[in-house]
Amino acid sequence: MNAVRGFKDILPKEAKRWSHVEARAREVFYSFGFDEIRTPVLEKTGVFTRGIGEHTDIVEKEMYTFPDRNGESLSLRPEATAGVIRAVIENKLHASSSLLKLFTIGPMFRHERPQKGRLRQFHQIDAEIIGTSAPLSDAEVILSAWEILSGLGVVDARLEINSLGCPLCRPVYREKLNAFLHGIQAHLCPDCQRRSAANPLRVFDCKQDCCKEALRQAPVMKDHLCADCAGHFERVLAYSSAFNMPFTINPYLVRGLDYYVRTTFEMVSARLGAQGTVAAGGRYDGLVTALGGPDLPGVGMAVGLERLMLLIADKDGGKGNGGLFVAALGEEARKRAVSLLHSLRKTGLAAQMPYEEGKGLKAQLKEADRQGASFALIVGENELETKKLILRNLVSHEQQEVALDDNTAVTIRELAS
RNA sequence: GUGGGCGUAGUUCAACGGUUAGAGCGUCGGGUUGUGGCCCCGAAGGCUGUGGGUUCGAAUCCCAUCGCUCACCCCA
Repeated sequence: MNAVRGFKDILPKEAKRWSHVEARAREVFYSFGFDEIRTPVLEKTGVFTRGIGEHTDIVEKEMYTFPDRNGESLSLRPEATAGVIRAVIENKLHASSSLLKLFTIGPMFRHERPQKGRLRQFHQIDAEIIGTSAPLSDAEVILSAWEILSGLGVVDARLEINSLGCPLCRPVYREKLNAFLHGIQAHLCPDCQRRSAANPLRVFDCKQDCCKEALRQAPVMKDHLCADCAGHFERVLAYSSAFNMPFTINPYLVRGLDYYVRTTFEMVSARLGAQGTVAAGGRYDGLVTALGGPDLPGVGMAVGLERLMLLIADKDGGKGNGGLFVAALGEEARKRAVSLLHSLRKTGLAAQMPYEEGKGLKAQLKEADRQGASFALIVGENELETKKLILRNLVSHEQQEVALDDNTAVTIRELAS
């Protein structure tokens, strides 16, 4: 038996780092005033088809979709936003507060061929601000991702921002782009010829040199924004600068999900291979209504946890758990040691002792070392007699005596932390 | 869904078509009494991914299959 393709075990050493990263993200979110929300990984398929868009690749060929026993179509979530919005609408969260700042952390599922930085079950740190279209909210969402990355020592990710316009100005621009693409069809790769018909904006994603060259003179959305969108974009950039986030405007930055309008952004690292995007997001003012809710604007972002882990993989990695290892010698001492072990843990100290009876001191210290303990407490017949235990620092090799009385656990807690 | 690369011990890797498939690291044991790491000695651990084929003989060559991996598409 082995795990399903594209599904990975997160082993203890790795899981420790994950907890650390998640804790860092929570810190950032709470400092921004976000509240956590946890939604199911499984939703009715319609949540995603209506939210993300029927004709996106995610919905058309990447979702884990299957009929429930009653025949209803269900899907594992391929991204977080649609489910969060569904939860907001269903629970009428917008009714008790006109502004919602929510974050969630958890697994997402897409049926793609796995490669570096891409799995079928992957994890995202996700944030949404719902109820305002003010430019500062865009900048804050971006900043939250920025703070999570920089707080973890990721310094080589660059921030790229663009505006995709709105339902007023994008169609006008799209016509212009179509006209341009029509003129250069012959210079485009086969993929882009297909794209230019289906979703013209996506030709800007193409990595082929011939297309990049051909598109050099193409009109870009940024230059064709309506007055409202242009003003919004300008303010987002101004706030981003005020937050001290160095960014570059990438007029070719487009996103794959239908719901994005206006602000869109990515944080990209060169160290991730073909999947360089470690965080991304944007504004989705029409999404709430598309899912049957009131007309609420929103902006959100997602950080790819696996990709983030790849960027910080070489950090820390200190083995062991620190903590204290209790070594007992003799049956009487072992009884005493067990109850002391219990008291030590109640003081908040991480403490363990060998399960097997009758081990020699040497063997017990060896085990302590292998467990990565920082301290060893020696409880032997001699120590019981003199009522003085030996506390050994396994790192510095220093030993000291600790009186065996009612206060022993607390004393050790002081000395061994 | 489409391509390329790779499958040998727990792990990282060796082994010209030719005896019993090896090494480092890790694991376990030992180096005598109550002091770990370092060092020394020893042990366990393999259907060479799987199934066919070529050959006197296959880890090695060929085919298929499965798996991993990287890339395309697309995306976090």
